Amino acid sequence: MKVRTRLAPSPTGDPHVGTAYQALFGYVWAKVNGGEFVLRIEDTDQERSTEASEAAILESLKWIGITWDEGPDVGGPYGPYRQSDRLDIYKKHIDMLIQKGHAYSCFCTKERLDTVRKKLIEEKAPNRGYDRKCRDLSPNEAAKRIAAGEPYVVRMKIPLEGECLFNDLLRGEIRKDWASIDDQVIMKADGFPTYHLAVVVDDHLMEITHIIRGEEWINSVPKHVLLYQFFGWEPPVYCHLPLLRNPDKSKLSKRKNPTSINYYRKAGYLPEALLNYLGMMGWHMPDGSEKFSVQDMIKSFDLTDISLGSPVFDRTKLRWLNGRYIREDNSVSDLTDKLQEWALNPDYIARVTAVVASRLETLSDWGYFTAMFFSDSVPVTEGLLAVKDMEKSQVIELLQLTLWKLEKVRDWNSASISSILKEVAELFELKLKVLTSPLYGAICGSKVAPPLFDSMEVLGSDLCRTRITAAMNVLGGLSGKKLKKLEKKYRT
RNA sequence: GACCCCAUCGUCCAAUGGUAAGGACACCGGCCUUUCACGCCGGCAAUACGGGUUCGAUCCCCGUUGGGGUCGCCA
Repeated sequence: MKVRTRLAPSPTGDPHVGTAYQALFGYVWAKVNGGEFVLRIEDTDQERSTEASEAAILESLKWIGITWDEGPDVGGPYGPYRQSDRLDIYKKHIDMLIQKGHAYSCFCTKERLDTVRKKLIEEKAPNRGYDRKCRDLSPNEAAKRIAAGEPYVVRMKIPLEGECLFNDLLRGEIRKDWASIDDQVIMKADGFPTYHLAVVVDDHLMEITHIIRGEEWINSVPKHVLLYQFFGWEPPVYCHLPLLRNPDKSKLSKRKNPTSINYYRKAGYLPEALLNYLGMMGWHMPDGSEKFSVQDMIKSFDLTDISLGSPVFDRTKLRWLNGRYIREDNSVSDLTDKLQEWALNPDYIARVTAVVASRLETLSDWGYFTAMFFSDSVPVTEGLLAVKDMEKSQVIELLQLTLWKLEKVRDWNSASISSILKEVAELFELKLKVLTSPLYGAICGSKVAPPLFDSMEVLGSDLCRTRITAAMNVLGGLSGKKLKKLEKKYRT
């Protein structure tokens, strides 16, 4: 059987280095076996999925050098490759499960589920899920309520006892009691399938042989193998990759580390270096060499050689590796080309110049004023971020809220940034000027700088957000507790 | 809290049922050099703990501890 692997990103945010990590191993494994690598967009979350995010993911994967044989942009024999275009397929399969008695309609409201869950947590019950209230409704009654227009979801019937045993290629046998698993929703009230249903149906229909994905999915495997059983299908090989981590060992997150591929691109990393670095997370060349290409990898890669300790994503070592690529593989003329591609092109220079033009007295002033547009980070001190009559902790809150608001901006431009900042200022009952003062420090690394909103527009969202996060860390950062409190207070 | 996964220098990755436990990043020293960087040489630094199995365990088994993940009509 031909080896087929897939990457199944969900277009709900920035292209993540973890996605690239999984893409790399999936791609390489397919190519080791002369097989195919498929890109499938998992946009079953109507609320959060955006076309912009999908486009950004494809674009950044291309930049880093991952290609796919089938996907939403190139098509292929197993399409469509976007889950929102496969709704009728899921519907058919969901109906099949209901008919066979493996799934049922559930009319419980979110409010009821919340209450049930809260109560279970208060009671310190070991299982905190759904109480299966609708599991034994008669099909007739269910049909009646559906006909009456009552909203409902479809849940799968998980066995009430016994245990599920499955195999992970890297970890061997894993067992889990069925009793510890909820009756998982497989179709939401909006008629869209959930991940669990869609992923199983698609992986089967697309003849995926190896599921290579992050370790956070291990606990869902029982639900998936049960679905395979319900449908009478053969499950694929499961291979759960270790999770990339922050230096503090938690799962890699943008709050503690830049996670957007676009950040690394804007900060001037070479795609081949980033990919190489990801390749040494959990894997190594047989001869121990640390600099290797995807082609090198394909020559000696075996999935079962992956080590399981979740690696820390160490930006210092990535920087070193990137440096090796720059100085070992590039002539000055190559670098000149790359710099032009990166930022020293007429377009970017024009945009930067527009921001500083009115301040120039000599052409050479340009270099002085624009350094921040060609840097990764800027030098920030507490003093630069200080606001008169304001506690440090308040400044951090201010920055955090700004960050959250900025993350939601769709069209990153001066006007939208300006209106966001005005919003934040109003929320805190501050003059805009007061809010922008620490932002000048965070974004520009100086109190003297070109106009903030325009600068931020030119700099781009990835660099701006990374700089704001860095500034918050200079001030001591936010504890998880405080963050949650803040989130409750302000975040919608 | 329940369940699942994991455990070699600070970090990444090696190694073997018998080793002086190896390489890389970082750090420290030295050489090179107009400075810095690169390069070169050297140094610091790890088998989490407790029980087994064994002539012998870092490696195999069990427990403890520690870390991570999952417990959504998110993926």
